[in-house]
Order: sequence, then structure tokens, then C-alpha cells
Amino acid sequence: MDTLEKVFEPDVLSANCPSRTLFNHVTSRWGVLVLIALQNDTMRFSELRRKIEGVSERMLSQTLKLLEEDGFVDRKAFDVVPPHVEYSLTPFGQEVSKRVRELASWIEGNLGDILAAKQP
Amino acid sequence: MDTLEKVFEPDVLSANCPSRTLFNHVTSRWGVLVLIALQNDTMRFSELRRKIEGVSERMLSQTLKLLEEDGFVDRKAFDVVPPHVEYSLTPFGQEVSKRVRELASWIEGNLGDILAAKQP
DNA sequence: GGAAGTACATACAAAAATGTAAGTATGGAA
DNA sequence: TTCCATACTTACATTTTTGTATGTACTTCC
Repeated sequence: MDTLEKVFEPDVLSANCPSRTLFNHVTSRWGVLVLIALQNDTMRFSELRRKIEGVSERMLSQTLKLLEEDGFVDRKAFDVVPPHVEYSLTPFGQEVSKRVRELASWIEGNLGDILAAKQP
Repeated sequence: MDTLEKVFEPDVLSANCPSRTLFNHVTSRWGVLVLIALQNDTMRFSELRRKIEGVSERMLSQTLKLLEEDGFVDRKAFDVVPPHVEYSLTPFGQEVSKRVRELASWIEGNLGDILAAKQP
């Protein structure tokens, strides 16, 4: 290396590293679930709302907007009445979704053992 | 299958599935970072606090306690003065940590491209 | 003798996340 | 003609999370 390389190493453990912000969005309470829900399908707002049990409309739209700004979710609106909007993952979104899914699947798949090992 | 099998399928998308609770703990703001920080080392409380930029003592101990209850973190206290406590991951903790790390690493490694693709 | 370091707990305060209810626009069904 | 459905937004209230400050116990260093 003869020039200034690697001046900046992204690290989620650093308080103001941009990767930390992105990581927080992705791992947010509803963010993870949106990513999982959209993994293989294009879905409409109300479908997502039904699939992700417990989200309010407010939180769902807020989360979708955030993930859209970050470039993980793609929003396609059709100008009709009643409104029709389709959400899907961008290529970046699919990459993160895959990893979030793996984490969720591992927990789901080992739930029995994990619960059995808990003491309190 | 001649008996009642698969009566219950864990699913993080279900509001009151236990896997959702565990998933929330693991993907909580500080939970993810604790899991990452402990990945290869045993660490003391104050080391963790220094490594995870931005955590307060309060949040760190709260998070550690939660992850310990879930069986992901192991706490070993030595009865000396000044206090000496070591935290490490249980085998379950290592499994989840691995997956959380993969997500974080992907984001860190693609940070430039992700940021470049953002519009707003 | 006073200060520092350790791993917390606890009380209180402030900030952030989330929920609830209502409103918007419009076409079509009942 | 009233109601429904869609995809939101906005205001307001409440809950949850997070932070700050302080205290504890004991030993060692200065």
C-alpha cells in the first residue's frame, strides 16, 4: 500500500460508525420481521400487517420507510383507487434478509432445547 | 405419523411464540453487540463496557442478565475484592453469536456500496 | 488518610418507541 | 346513500427504554 488505504474500518461496536446505524435499523424490533416476511414474496401493506402479528399500521409504515431509505426495501405504488402498493426486497435487502432468517430459523429450530436449558 | 406430532411450529412472526421473545432479546439494541463482543473472548464487565461504545453500565448489566437467563451467556463470579466477574458465551450463545456476526460483517463489508446506493 | 478501581443496584428523570384513534381520497358494492 | 377497502398520515397518550447520578464493600496505591 503506497497510499492512504484502510483509513476507515467499519465497526458496529463503534458508537458513530454508519454501519451501527444500519445494523440498528435492520435489527430493530419490526425491521427484522419485515425482512423475514418479505424474504420470498412481494407483499402489499395490509398483507404484511396481517403476516407480522402485532405490528400497528404506524410502526409498519415507519419501518418500511426506514428500510426503503436504507436501500433494503423497494416500494412500488400503483396510482389507483383504492391504493395499491407492493413491497419487496432489493438485492441488498435479500442479502441481509437471508442472514436474519438464518438467525431466526436457528432459534426456532432449537427452541425446545433452549427453553429446556433455562433455569429461572 | 400416527400420533400428535408437530402440534406446535415455532414462528417468530407469531405474536406470542416464545421464539419471538428470544429473538427480540437477541436482536435487542445492546443484545446484538454483547453477542458480537463476546464472540471469541471471555470478558469482564468493564472490558465489555469499553468495547461496546455507548452502553451505560445499567443497560449492559440488564442486557447481560437477560441473555444469561435465556442461556446464551455464562457468568462466572470470583469472590474477591475488588469484584471480578467473567462473561462468556454458552454453546447456544456461540451459535446465535455466529449468525449475528455474519449479519454485522455483511453490513460492515458492504457499507460503502449500501451508502452509495442511498438516495435521500 | 484519601482516592481509585470493580461490578453492580437503585431511584429518579428524560428521551424514545409504540399504540390508539381519527382523518384522507375515491370508486364500487349493497 | 351509506359503508367498505386501501395505504397511509397526523395528533395525542401511554409505555418502554435508556440515561444519570449516587451508593456499596473492600483493598491497594500514593
